[in-house]
Amino acid sequence: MNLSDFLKQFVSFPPEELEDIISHFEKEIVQKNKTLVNQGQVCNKLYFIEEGVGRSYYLKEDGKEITQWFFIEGKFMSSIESFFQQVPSLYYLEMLEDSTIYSITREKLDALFAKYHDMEKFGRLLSTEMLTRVVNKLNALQFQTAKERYEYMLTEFPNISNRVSLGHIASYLGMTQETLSRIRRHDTPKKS
Amino acid sequence: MNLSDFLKQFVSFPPEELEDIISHFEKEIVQKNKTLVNQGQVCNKLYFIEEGVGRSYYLKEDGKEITQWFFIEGKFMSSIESFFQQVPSLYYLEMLEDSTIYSITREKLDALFAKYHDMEKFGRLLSTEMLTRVVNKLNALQFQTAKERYEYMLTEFPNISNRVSLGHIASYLGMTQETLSRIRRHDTPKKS
DNA sequence: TGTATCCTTTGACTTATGTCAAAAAGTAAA
DNA sequence: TTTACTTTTTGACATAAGTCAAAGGATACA
Repeated sequence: MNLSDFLKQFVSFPPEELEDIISHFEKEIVQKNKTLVNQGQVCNKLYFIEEGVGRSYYLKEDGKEITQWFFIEGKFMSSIESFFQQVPSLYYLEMLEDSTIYSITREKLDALFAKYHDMEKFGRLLSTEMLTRVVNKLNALQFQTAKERYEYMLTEFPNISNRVSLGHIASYLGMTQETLSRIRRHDTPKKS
Repeated sequence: MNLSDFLKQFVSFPPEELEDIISHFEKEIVQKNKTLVNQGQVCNKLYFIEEGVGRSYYLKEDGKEITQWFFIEGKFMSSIESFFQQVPSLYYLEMLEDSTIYSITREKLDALFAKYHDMEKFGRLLSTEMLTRVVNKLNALQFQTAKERYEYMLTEFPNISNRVSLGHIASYLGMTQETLSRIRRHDTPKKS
């Protein structure tokens, strides 16, 4: 999915607005393993992924990485609180495949929000959609068993398991990779 | 904090817009233990709490309640995904104290978003603020020890522990009330 | 096509947290 | 106050999941 189609999913922009909006994004081709943002750095860009996969991850004191979110093609990617609140990012953002992305700075985005009521609406709808997705993960972590969490993840990120490593997925789900490996093998590690 | 001050925190509305917006809210005085929304029901209202505390909670098959969020005075309360996506709510919404709240329906809110660019901006900023708060909880649940999660909660909901029961807090933090009780007593139940 | 590296699985053991049950403390009602 | 009810704490025990370590597999590179 390209950026224009993505924008139109949320709001039916007049063609000239759409063109103006898109002209403020920059296309970038990035390689696998490229880090877009470092922990501690303010994330000043919002990225749209046309093709590829990325993730945000947190680095613990003991050196372990914990995946916070996956970002796939047709979605926006950013260190959410850092970008919106302009505070240092708790996460790294990195691409996990060679990818085609479009980026826009906070300043340009704010200018577009101020310029077009439609764009402001898009921003609102995008935020509420992200909010819904984050709440779904929260629910999975808080109410569900390890097995159910794994299934939730497959609906949120279809066939992600063929694209990223087991360890990345396990930490996203709040478990070790050994536990996830055991869950996958014999469907369930517990009684049920 | 009243509704007018809350709105002004985010956007500096012209006085007549502010007045129009506020006129679409309805004031309600509700008693402790009042349920605003049932699980399975579409939540059609957004509530602003002028005074009081509420929570959203999920009811498991085994009859246990799990608190998903607390809502205190000066904040909006709703079953977020249900309200924004108009799907059945996974949660109950209930007040935990006698409270003064203001409500607005989805229809009226949408009309205000369409009418005023400022209101649309408010909606966007409110969503991103909620998003940030939900992400903070997600981080707490995913990266932090039981003790750290308890401390995170105290910063998110100052002195909530004097207002709601231990059991509600424990389930919010994804632990049993016995565990929380032990954490509180001897600062930490683990090595550190 | 072999060598190095990375990723996944498996096993043995440890530990944090849950479960169940009962006692203690706190609060409200008569 | 006494009684009843709710909430919190404590104890003994069970268990899901983590840790550490090593063996297999897979993949990339040279």
